[in-house]
Amino acid sequence: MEVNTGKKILGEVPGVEVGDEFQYRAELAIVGIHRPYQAGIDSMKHKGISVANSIVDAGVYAGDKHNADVIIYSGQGGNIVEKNKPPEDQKLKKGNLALKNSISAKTPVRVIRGRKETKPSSKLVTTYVYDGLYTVDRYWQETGPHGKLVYMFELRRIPGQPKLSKKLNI
Amino acid sequence: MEVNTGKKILGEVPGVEVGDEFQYRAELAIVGIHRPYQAGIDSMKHKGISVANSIVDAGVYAGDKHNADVIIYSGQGGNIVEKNKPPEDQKLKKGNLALKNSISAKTPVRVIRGRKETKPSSKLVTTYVYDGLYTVDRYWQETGPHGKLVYMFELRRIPGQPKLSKKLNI
DNA sequence: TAGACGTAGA
DNA sequence: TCTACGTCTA
Repeated sequence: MEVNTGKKILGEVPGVEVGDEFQYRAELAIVGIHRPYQAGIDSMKHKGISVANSIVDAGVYAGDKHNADVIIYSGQGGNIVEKNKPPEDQKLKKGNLALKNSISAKTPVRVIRGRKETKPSSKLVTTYVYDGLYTVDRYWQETGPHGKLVYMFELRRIPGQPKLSKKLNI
Repeated sequence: MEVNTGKKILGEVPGVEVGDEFQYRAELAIVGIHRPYQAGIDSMKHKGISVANSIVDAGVYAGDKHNADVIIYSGQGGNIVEKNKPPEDQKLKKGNLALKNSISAKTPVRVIRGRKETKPSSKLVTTYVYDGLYTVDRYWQETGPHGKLVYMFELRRIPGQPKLSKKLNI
């Protein structure tokens, strides 16, 4: 068990196919399809600008939508998850900036879907499934439930990839 | 990569020998020598009472001491690590209670030592080394740097086990 | 140094 | 629900 410490990759990762399943975020990091241990958005430099190379869509934020081919994904920041700090407007930096830059750069983004399952032991676990490459089509801001601004990104699955709908039952 | 979900074990774990090294807390959980992902003390029921079966001594708390055969180990709780909440007196529950109970039960406690190393990449990582079985000899309370009560436990290495001093350079 | 769609167990 | 000697990147 050794974390992949090599170069980040844009697009397909050798050895990983659509539909491959993983049990832990750490595995995504080891295989190299999504490096951050907790953050939902990974980014890298491409031709001098920061673009997103992968996201994890665990479906935990209100406002997110997931069809077969289109994903509406919330940006990061604003301490939506944090308990102690008051919520803030999200800023166009880090992962959010990278996703925005991916629109004009037209670079592909790997999407990993989190699927919540209840084990026989009645414990709730999340399984991660590689869903293939998407482009980021547009973004906008919304006011979240807490009254603060949230970035929203619309991603569309690049045609011609193997279907995943059977496995995800969406 | 699958987390060990079987019965917790008191004493030696089959297949794990003194001096075995691990890179992540998750590995300790998989192998089964220390199940909690973050907590330093693991406990289990033994003859009706809760005793400690393993601790991780990463040497992060003030007041901890580590000789070749004796370890002074701080209890858990009181939000010593937590940033936002004010510190509190530690309570004799969970891991602290289990370590206390281990004294009269005379049950062995697996000790895993954390060793901080600086990688070639100049990153600081912690490696975990299995140090063998200890007994808990006594415990007391101290006033910590923050003015709150902290439980302290004295553990002593059970004689007759392979030496580890060369590997740990202590 | 702090943030991040983490994990398991009590 | 919350705690816990986590682990990585920026």
